[in-house]
Amino acid sequence: MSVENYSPGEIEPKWREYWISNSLHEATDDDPRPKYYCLDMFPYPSGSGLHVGHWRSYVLPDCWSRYKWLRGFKVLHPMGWDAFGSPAENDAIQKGIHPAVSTQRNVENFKRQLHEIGAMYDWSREINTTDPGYYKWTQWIFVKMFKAGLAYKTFMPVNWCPSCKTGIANEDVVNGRCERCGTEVTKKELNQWMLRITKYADRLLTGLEKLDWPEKVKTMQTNWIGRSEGAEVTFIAIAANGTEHPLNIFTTRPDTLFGATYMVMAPEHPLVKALTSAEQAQAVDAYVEQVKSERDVDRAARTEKTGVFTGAYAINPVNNEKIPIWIADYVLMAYGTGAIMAVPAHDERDYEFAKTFGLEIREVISSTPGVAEKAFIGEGTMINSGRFTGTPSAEGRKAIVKWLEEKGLGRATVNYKLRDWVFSRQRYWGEPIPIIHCSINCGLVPVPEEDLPVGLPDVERYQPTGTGESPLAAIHDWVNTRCPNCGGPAKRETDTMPQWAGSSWYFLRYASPRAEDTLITEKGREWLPVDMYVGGVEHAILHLLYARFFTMFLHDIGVVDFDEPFSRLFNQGMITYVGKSGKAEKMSKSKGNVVNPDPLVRDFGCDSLRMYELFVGPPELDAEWSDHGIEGVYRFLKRAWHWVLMHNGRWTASPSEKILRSRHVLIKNVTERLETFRMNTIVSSFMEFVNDIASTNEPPDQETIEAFLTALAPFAPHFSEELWQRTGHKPSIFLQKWPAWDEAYTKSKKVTVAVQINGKLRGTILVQAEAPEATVLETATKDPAITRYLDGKQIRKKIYVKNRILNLVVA
RNA sequence: GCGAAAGUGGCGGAACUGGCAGACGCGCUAGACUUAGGAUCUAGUGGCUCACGCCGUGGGGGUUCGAGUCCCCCCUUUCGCACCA
Repeated sequence: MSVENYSPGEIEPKWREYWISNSLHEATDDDPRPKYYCLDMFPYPSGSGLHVGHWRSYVLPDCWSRYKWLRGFKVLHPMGWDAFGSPAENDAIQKGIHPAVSTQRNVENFKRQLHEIGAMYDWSREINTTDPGYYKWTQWIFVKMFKAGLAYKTFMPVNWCPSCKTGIANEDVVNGRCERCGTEVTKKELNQWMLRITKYADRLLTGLEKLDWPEKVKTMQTNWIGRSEGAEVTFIAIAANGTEHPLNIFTTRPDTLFGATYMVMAPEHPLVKALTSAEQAQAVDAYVEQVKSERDVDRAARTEKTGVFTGAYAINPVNNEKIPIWIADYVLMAYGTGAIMAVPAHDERDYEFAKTFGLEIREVISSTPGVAEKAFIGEGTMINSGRFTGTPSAEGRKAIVKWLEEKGLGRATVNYKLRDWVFSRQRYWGEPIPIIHCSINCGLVPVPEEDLPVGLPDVERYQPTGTGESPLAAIHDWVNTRCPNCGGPAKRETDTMPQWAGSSWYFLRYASPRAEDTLITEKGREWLPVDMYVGGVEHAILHLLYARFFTMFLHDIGVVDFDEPFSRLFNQGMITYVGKSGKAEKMSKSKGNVVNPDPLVRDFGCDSLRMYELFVGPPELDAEWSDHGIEGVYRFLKRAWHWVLMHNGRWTASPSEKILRSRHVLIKNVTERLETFRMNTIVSSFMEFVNDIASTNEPPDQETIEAFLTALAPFAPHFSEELWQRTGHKPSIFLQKWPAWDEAYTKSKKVTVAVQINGKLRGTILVQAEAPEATVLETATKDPAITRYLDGKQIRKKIYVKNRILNLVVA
């Protein structure tokens, strides 16, 4: 008999329409079921469309959300737009289109494409960072931070992108280049807004422990925060002219203090001028200039050590020894105190420097290899260390710090690599920083909370000025205002926030996206925190660190009652494809290796593409796109379609043992593999099921059909919904319960046991499941394929693993 | 240089605590049905011998009755970090 063909092009739009018009995907606060919040990383609505690589990152969380839904949770799975940012602004500069217009257009296009994926987003909660109703709260958070002393403005050299014409954060610099545009970053002295993220360094570090995140991401954050324990020690620097200056250094190895044979200051260190001798002045100046003019990339690329002697000396507090002070660019002004004591015997960098300039290397920790060849950086017993000689180094560290503290010459401290966050951008398309500069004497005054948002005004020219002022500075009507404090003349802050601002707290807003008087409502709070956060590993540091910082702050001011926003994080691998370069790379327009999903959806349907996106490989790994792979999934769906409809309405009441076993094995596999995120193997499970069952002509029972369709629904939602209806059920299949399995049915009565002789496979035998060793042995020794290896031999050892293997050791 | 992940047929990839390596899919081969098929179905498909058998999970050692899986050494690829004292 013939049944109607599977035509995804007809059924898919129909069901999407149905789900939306029935508000099936909308999360409601009053739903009594337990909540589950699954979040995709915030997309920037770019002008170019979605490719199959993007698809992958949306398919997985959608399947997961639908699964959780069938598991009885009320699921919040929202979507919105991180729509501030430079691409729209660059477009505005080049084409004169208002960023708001192009953003709106891109959002619509993006939304249409996401729609094609069939994802169950709750569009009633859509948010957009450029919406004044949204950025009102971004500004509100800033004001709260300002009031808490976490936002401050200061002159400092910052990373400056000459192409974007704006200062950027340390986190935005990748290998000396601007993370956004790839231009080499330079330094520029600017008056910048900063956020005191360093105040949260310890919490950002310890908070990682309780998170269910990939270790890789935790490690990256840990390294970025870069906590190290040590001591600050005061040396007395004696300038060439005889004046004395306290010179603080940071060290993690105070136990090596007796091995300090010279000191090094960063070339930018403020004491350099005062300490330098007349004879060395010229060399020092030249070196300082050279370092200043050198690009960071070159400085980092250079491996050999450079430096100059200042002509000054310092007194080592532990032994009153006089040691020379050098300047060298291997000491960074931005870390610690910008000066170090150099212990060449026990520090690789100092060792190299000492070798280069012929400075003394004094061993103070005993070791087997010694320090003749290279620095010894391990632990050992202190030697040549006065009264500390003989102390184990770990103990000596504490003892010396204690001694320094008693003498007032030092103290135990902790240092971090993490720096405060440069939060100013001299760009147009961002949230205005809600601060007013009073021209009389109130200084920096936050915009009163009730006056928020500070709207982003229209400008005539979007072009960054390049002078360190944003285009907003040119709008005099807007800039000139009154001081909220004294009513006197005042000017608005014209810097805007970085794109990270809006995305640092957006996940909170989804919980009550339309609330006007509060960032988050009481009811909304119940949805939080995010249970599952899915996105690429490229946000391992920046976004995730900022979002955690914002959340901790909002926790501290009572806005939320948790301090970690994302309980579980899953990093998707990306899709690679062979483009012009001849090797598989991340898809991008410029590489010319983008695969457009539209023709695939047209020819095979969204469900096939969804399943193929999962089938390409383990979700956490990168996967290479294959052009023909989707056909296998498509064939599977067609076979399944025909199998269901062929038996439709003629279900048997007494399914065969084979059908029952196949069903229970399927449900077990799919469930277990979902829970462990092995999505690629789930698709295989379904294929095996259909291969096993559809090849027989045995009619299935109704329960098997229902279980099959329900389990398939998260992956091929349109397909399942359509067949659900065709098999006489009322939509929606997503109102069903996830099917259960019975372990007893998953086991077959007979099992194949492999028989090995001396560890080599010699045959297989079919025995009753759970058969005892004696029975298996008896069966095996009757099998001619096996006995021929036993003839004339003695069985010396028998190893039997139930239902699996029998290994006979013979001689 | 440091750290992490990975290396399995022609290809993408399976293999839970050590227990029949290659599930599933692509591709390929043969056949069936077809006016035709790049549709569908059936069978086959790691290598060498193609009979018995032998060899096979990046390479080399080891533990074990038994190793893709555990231990040691090395190679390759990818991704992070890169003078952080």
